[in-house]
Amino acid sequence: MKKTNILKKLRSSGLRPTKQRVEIAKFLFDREKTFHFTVESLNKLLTKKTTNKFALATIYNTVHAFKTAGHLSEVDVRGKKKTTYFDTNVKNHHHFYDTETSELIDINEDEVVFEKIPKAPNGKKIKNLEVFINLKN
Amino acid sequence: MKKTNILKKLRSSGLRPTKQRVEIAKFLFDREKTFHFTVESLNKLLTKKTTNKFALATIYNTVHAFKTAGHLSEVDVRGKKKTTYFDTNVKNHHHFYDTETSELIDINEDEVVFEKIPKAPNGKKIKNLEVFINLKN
DNA sequence: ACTTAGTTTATAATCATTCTAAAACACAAA
DNA sequence: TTTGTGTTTTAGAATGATTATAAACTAAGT
Repeated sequence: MKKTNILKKLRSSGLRPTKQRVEIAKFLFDREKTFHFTVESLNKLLTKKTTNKFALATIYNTVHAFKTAGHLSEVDVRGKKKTTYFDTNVKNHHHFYDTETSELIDINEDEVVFEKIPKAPNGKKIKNLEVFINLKN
Repeated sequence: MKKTNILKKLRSSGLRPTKQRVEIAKFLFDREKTFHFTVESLNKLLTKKTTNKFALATIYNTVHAFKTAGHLSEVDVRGKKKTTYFDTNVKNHHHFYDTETSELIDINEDEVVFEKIPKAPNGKKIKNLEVFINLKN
């Protein structure tokens, strides 16, 4: 993803393209494959790969801003690490969760087909459906 | 569940039936339906319903002891409340998660049938599979 | 350049959870 | 039934993840 597209992406979602946001966005979105991370892991990776330094609060702020803008999704899994995972894949999809390595792997929506699912309880609607396939060695 | 059965349940899993454990076990397991809770909610409910007081650490200790003994399962969902849910249903099963109320509802395993699921990545095995159906109003 | 509102930053505060060490207890042996 | 020993409970401290705060900084329009 080119820099102009990064800027467009930020601006179009009402986010000022600050140095930090651009740097983080490049790191997150300039990829072929989808990317899973925690704030902690992102912080470490950014410290390694870039010359700038980022306050931890900025990583939190930015990740939340990107999530609110729809550029990131939060993965509702609670593994060993008691921390929140984020995903650059914002389409509906599912996950393998490797219980040994705490790693997430995407599963495309069409890889899972249901023959039967229950109806939502009275008064409620199904918002979305997530499948977690936990892996072991 | 009668008191003698509670005692049996505790002893058979190597847990001394202390006053606290018996009280908590009665509260958790003497039910028709399965019960979902967080340590915080359990603590509140116990404070209301019983005359004894329990240290918060005791609730944590006891819940973990029960989980290790296989009497409780941890629900791997991360909802609004950034806290761990536990479930008195220790069978394989799935959940509705009400995003408005942060409430969990059990789905029996046979309510969900797959027509297609992906294979585990190379070298890995499927440990188990959990479906979360998120609900809205 | 100047202004203003939005951002970043370091730090403090908060929340959930685990750790610690001392007091209390369960249980079995005498 | 007392005593000894290993368990358990407890209050509080410690930790880890995240959010709040308030001052310094910066983007973008005038």
